[in-house]
This record gives sequence, structure tokens and C-alpha cells, in this order.
Amino acid sequence: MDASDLKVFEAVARLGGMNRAAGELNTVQSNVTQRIKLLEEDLGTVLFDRHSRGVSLTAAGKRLMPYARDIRNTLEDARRAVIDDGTPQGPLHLGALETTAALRLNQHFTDFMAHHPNVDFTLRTGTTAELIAMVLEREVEGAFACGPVDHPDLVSETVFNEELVILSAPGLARLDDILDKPDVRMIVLRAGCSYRQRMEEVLTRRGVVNPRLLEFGTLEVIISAVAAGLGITMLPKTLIGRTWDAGRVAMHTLPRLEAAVETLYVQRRDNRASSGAMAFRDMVQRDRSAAAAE
Amino acid sequence: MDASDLKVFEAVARLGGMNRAAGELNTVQSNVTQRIKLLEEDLGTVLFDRHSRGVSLTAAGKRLMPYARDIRNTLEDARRAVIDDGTPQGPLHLGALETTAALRLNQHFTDFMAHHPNVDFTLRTGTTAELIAMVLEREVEGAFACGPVDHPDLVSETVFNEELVILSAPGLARLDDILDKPDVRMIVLRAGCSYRQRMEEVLTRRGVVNPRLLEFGTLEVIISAVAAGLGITMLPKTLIGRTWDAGRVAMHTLPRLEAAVETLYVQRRDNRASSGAMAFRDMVQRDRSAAAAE
DNA sequence: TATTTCTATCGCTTACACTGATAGAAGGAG
DNA sequence: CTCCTTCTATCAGTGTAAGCGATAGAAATA
Repeated sequence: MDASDLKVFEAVARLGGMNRAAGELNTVQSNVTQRIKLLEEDLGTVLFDRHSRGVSLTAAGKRLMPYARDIRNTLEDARRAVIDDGTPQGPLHLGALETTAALRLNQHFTDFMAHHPNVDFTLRTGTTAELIAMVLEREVEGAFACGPVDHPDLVSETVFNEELVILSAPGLARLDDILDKPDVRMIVLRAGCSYRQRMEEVLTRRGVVNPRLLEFGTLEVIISAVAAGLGITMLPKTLIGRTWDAGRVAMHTLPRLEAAVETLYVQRRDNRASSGAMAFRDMVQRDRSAAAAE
Repeated sequence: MDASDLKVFEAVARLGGMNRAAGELNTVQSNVTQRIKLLEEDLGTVLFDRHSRGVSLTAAGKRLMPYARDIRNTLEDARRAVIDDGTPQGPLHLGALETTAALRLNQHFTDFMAHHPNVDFTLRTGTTAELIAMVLEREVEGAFACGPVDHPDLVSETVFNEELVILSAPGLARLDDILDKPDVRMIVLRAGCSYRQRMEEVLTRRGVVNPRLLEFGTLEVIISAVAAGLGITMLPKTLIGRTWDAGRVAMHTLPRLEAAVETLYVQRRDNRASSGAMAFRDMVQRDRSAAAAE
């Protein structure tokens, strides 16, 4: 049994047939058949049920599947690790909440690129659930998402503590006044947005049930919409004043328990981080300790 | 890069030379040299520094090393998993504290073997530290050891809660009377025994510092030694009466905090357990819940 | 200087991975 | 029922590359 055997096995299992696998592997069907046969002989077990429309995994084959994937991933990681000599270089895929990217990471990106010009940075954004899926699927090396994250294959560490506030049109001094309006609208970034559920809980607790939604794809538009009185939204406090002028919207603080949200850096437990990912995470952490020391 | 390449690489790195590696791999030196050369070309990096007495790993080689080991282990696990069809069979290596084996697992071993005659059971005993090392080195699949265990590569679960008691010769009613003796001796199973440190703390807290030690290799001898008045020892309460007659020694209970000790089942986090190991652990857990329900 | 102990290199040989063609099985369309 | 398609199994032929044995060269040791 060798890694190349498992690569063939994995392709056959995934595509459900030796013919199709042969196409993907750039070889001929007879070769695939032969290698599977040898692998089965080596292991002393039948891995596939053959039928006229292709093949399907036996119980033993199903058991082998995760190991095949694991070994493929580990080989890729190994190649990366050998090339990675400590100075960040090459591709670096990270993920982040859109708010976190705009609020906290914005500055770091430019700093990081200035220090490490050989890194090809890719930032993908999404909801916490999407980000976690990306990390699990190895589409990104790590992601900045909302806590808490509890998954056996992941490890996370806190990198920011945000205080969420409700934002409304200026001139509306008291939060209750806003909520009294019968047609108050919740403006969110995306349907599955990380802060949306939290906001719904906050409103529900104040007697607003099933508020109508407005969904805008970018933070800029959301702030404008709030400023124009189209509705209210919930965002990290520091976003206002740092990124946008404080005067455009009114800010309504919340009790600590409702307001507090942790931003975590999440990565796969089994994934020895690339030096690019480590350097970026460290840069963010350094900035955070510096901020805490002030 | 393939698993067989990494096997060669690992052997060369471990033995520090291509000649020696060739011997272990049952091939010739020129072949090893060639394969290492091809691997280096494939990765685009030099993995070994050549000098006249052999070779040593470069920084890149050091980075590759853990992956090589990882892949070797995963391939072994994969082979095991494919053969393992759910009914426990084949070799099963477990570890346990000697006390746990004698007290809690004794009965289970015979039960287990009766149910699963095709399992080749191996039990290794040792101190908690030794057992943890065995698990990490994959010498055993899992081990029953003293808690708490905190290691990133390990997962553990509580299987027993023991109450430790001090044992002395019969007729010595009060613990203080025993400790007043100037030459009180601590009888332990082994120098690094898991309960030894706990016992030392208990004695220190009662004013006995640096007690003299007696070390005996088996529990039977220890009990006999205690019964004969050679010294005192500390063992799980249930050991007395279940395994040995209660009359032979006097039992002195301790406060809950000093007496309580957890027995954990520990295994590697990345190690998908064999069905043999799972069946044994489940059998132990079932017995425990049954005992708790009484 | 001779000796030992390494690695590197170079033909040679053989094994085996891969190819291409064919046979056979099974389902679907007419 | 027959043809057609889609699949796997098998087999003989081919070529590459893995492995072998011998030799050269470098460096430490005696």
C-alpha cells in the first residue's frame, strides 16, 4: 500500500467507477482496474462492489476512505512545510468576518504585505458557519470568526473582544423610542450573518418579535441606510469613529452580557500552520497586546 | 513524493547514513542515494547535509521528518482499519496502572477474552507517566492511568473514581499513632508510582517529612509487608475486601480531597481506535454505569 | 601512508507499471 | 428481442525506472 495507490482508490471511490477515475488520473481503465486489484490483494480485502454501472465502496472500502484523504492532505502539507523556510512566502489563504476584516484586520493586511512581499494573500469573507466550513475543507488555513467555536478538529484562540452596539439614525436618543416604532427594520449584512442571531435575541428580549429584515452586501451601504433612517443594525462599537464618522449615526450601548462578543482565530487542529499564517496571526496578537497595554 | 520515498527518507534520517539505511531497508546504498536524490529534486530542496561520516538533516529535512512519521503511522492505521470489520480480533495492546489492573480490570480481562477469543491481548503496566509515554509512542492503543492528563495529542475520559486509604498493620487504630513513630516507612509499588507522590503529600501535611521508602514489585507483597508491620501504604479502598481479606490490614480513611483520585482511559487524539480497544473500553464503562446505578 | 567508512556515479538488468485491444456482463432504447 | 451503451476483467506487449554491483572519490582515523 502506497500513497499513489490510495490516490487511485480515492478517485475511483469518489467518481464511482474505474473508467471515470482513469480519465481523471490521465491513464487507462485497465491500469486502474489492475492497481485496485493489487491493492485489494495487498490488504486481503475487497474494497469495491462491482456492478454494471460502476463500482461502490464495500464496508472495508468505506473504512479506508478517510485514511486515503488524510494521507493525501498530509503529503500536501509536507511539501508545503519543506518549502516553507520560515520567511512567509507563497499562497496564504485566510478567512474573516466582513466586519472583522473592515474593523480590525484592514490595517494589518497592508502592513503584512509591506513586510512580506512574496506572500500571495487571499482573503475570503463569510459568516462564522461558512468560515468554519472553509477551515474544515482546507480552503483557508485559518479564519477570524465569532466565538465560541467547539469542534473536535479545530483549535481556536481569542484575538479580539468586541462590544456590540445598536446603531440607529441620529437624533433618536433612546433605544426604547426606536423599538416602539411598529415597523422597525433590522439591517444585516447577509442572511446568515454572525451578528444577526444575536441582534434578534436582543430585540426579542425587548418585545420586538420577527422584525422585518433589510439585507445589504457591504458595511458602507448599511451605515448609509441606518443614517438615512431605514432601520437599525448591530455592529462592533469601535467600528464607529475609527472607520466612519461618529456623527452620522446614533449609538446605543447594551448590557455587557448582550454586547460582548469574542473574535477567535480558528484553524484545523492537525494543520501545522504555514509561517505566513503564523506571522499574520502573531502580528494581530501583538497589536492586541499592545492595545491592551495602553 | 510518495510514502515509500518517505520511508527511505525516515530511515536515512534516523540512522544518520545511507549505508546503514540501505541495510535496514534490504537494498543497496546506491539505490538509497538515488532515491534521496530524486526526492530532493522533486521537492526542490536539499534534505541532508553530506559529510564523510554519514549524513545529517538540513532545516528542510527536519521540517519533513514529522510528516514522514505521520504518514507511516497513518498507513499502518489504515491497514488495521480496513482489516478491522467491527468484531474485535488481532493484536490489542493496552496499558494500565498495576493497581487498576488488579482492582478494576481483572474481571474484565477474562470476560473480554471469553467474548472475543480472536483477540491477542497484551497488557503492559507502568506509572502514569510511563503509560502516557507508551500511548504517545503508539506502543499501546490506550491506557488506564491517573488523572488529570493534559496533553494536546491525547484525549481522556474518566472511567473510575477511586477513594485512596492508608493501610497499616492491624491493631493500629488511629492514623496519628502510626505517624508518630519515628521510623515510619512508606511502602510503594515502584519508585515512580502514581500514588507515591500523593502519599508523600498526605504525610507531609501531617508532619512526616522524607519518610523512608520500601519498594516492592507486586501488590501481594506490599499487602503482606503492611500486614507484617513493615510500614504503611496508600491504595484504593475497594482493593481491600474485594481482592484481599479485610482483616489482614487496618484501613485509615482520608478527607475527600486527599482521597479522591480519578482513573482515566487515555488514547491518542489522532488514533481512530480499533474495535477491540473500543469494545474493551465500552465494557469497562458499562460496568461502571451499572455499578453507579446500584 | 594505509585503512576504514562514507557518498556519488555509471552501466546493466529486470520487474512492474502502463498501454491498447478484446471479451463479457448488464441495463436501456427502439 | 436485438442493438447499443457503459461498465469491468484479462492478457500480451512495451518502456521506463527502480534496483544492483562495481568503482571512484572524499574525509577521518590509525
